[in-house]
Amino acid sequence: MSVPDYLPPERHRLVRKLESIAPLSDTEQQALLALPVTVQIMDANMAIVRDGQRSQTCSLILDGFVCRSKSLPHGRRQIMSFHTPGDIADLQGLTLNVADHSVSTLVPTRVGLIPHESLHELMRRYPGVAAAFWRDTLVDGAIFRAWLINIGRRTVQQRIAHLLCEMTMRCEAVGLSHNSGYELPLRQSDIADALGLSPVQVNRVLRELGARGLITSQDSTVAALDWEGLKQAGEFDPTYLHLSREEAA
Amino acid sequence: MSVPDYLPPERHRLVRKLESIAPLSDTEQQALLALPVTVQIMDANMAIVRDGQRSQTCSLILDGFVCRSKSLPHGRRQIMSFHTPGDIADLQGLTLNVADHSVSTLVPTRVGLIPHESLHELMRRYPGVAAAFWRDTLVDGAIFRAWLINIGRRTVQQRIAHLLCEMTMRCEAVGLSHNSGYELPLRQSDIADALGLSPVQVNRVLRELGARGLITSQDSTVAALDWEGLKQAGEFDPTYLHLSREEAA
DNA sequence: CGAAGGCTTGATAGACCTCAAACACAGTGG
DNA sequence: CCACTGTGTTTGAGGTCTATCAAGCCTTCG
Repeated sequence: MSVPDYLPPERHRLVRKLESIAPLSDTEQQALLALPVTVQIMDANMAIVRDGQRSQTCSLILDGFVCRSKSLPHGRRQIMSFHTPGDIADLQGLTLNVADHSVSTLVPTRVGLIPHESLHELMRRYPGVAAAFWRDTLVDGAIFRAWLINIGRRTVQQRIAHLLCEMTMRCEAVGLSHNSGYELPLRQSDIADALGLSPVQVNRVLRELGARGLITSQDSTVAALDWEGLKQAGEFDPTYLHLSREEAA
Repeated sequence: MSVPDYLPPERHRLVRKLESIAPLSDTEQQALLALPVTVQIMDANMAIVRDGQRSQTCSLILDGFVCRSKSLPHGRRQIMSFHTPGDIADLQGLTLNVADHSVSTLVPTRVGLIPHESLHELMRRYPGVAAAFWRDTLVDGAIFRAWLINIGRRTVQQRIAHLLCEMTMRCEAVGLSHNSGYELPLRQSDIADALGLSPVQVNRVLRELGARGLITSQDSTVAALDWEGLKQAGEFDPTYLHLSREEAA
């Protein structure tokens, strides 16, 4: 399953991602690109990290789409975040020994495994990189808080609109959008598990939003159509993403 | 409002809190205790940090009880976390310039203001302290994820039971419990805003839980009565709190 | 004593879940 | 080439849960 890695271009995505939230010097960027990475190719719906597991590596998403989730009794499931290429979905595993949730692929995905050892060494040598990782963790937390607001206090329409706005903007920030927008590879049941809803309800509201011309959804994908309309429908304010450009203001 | 600080014992709470999740050397502990702290005494229901604000200090809770929350149109509000003495409720302000939510007191509270400058200096000199803060941020994130699960996929009874279990255990971990358990100074509307419910519903389920002998609730406080029963009622598994003792295992 | 804040309780409406069945589509194997 | 299967979507019907509205109660405090 694991093949050696000959500097694939996707490794640059990590730099791009960190740069979107924190400034990095040239040497720091070079050091990040020099990290040893073992590429692992995975099918859709596979576990990268299992709830309760300990790991010796971090998983950099090179290509594909993954989520963090936790399964509960009676077949319930909660998805807590989505991650795109450039994200390290299990950065917390570097410091927190036991995983308190699972990380799994939603589509065929290539993952770059980086030894904890190498990351610790890198941070020891480059405090700026350590700061960037901390900042990434902080933004992660800010996104969780935004999701709490979303699930706790918004209507179903708002929740779905907000989720789409967030993912669209995050993809844009790291240069993933093709032409117009980004097609999220999400089944309706994935959206349901992310937003605390039933798949049936998601289906109905998805087509309501489609009828209003705000989104398209087909073949297990969703995408924003009317950005301004969607922002308004989801009460979306990107402050919480703490993107470099915004902070500079 | 601000008075000088003559080494109040509460400053030890920060060390105690960090030690509950990460080991600290003696010199690191001393350095933490030597931080310059300006004590601020606040009434209940006051803002420590306002949504959208930038700050030059971090707020260490010395005594009292605070929450992080965000207000939305139409009078809706979501509480995203509760914090007890020893917590730095706005640690993220050190790195993320604009606050994406508010921090406010729930009861009369004494806050220790620590200049960002001093904290940056401290972390530069003691990487172990920086690591502890990062770990604190990671645990913070883990707690947000647990709340997402709670709000997204649990019944009202389970949500309330889980919240109580978490707060009780967190208070115990930093030595806040008086004899048996800890009385949380929460109004029913606070619980509602934390769990995405209406105050009416919280009231009804609170007395259901009381009738089952699991909790007591009176005078704007709630407390666990039957720990084992409550754990079971809330599907509570403390792994996500990543307390030092558990991790060592 | 009156006012304010918080708790309690009842009635009602609407949102959302669950169950169930049909549909669409892609991939597979005879 | 076509049934067959699996996965995901769509739609309807019914019932439950929870929000909302409204009123009364209790305690504290000025």
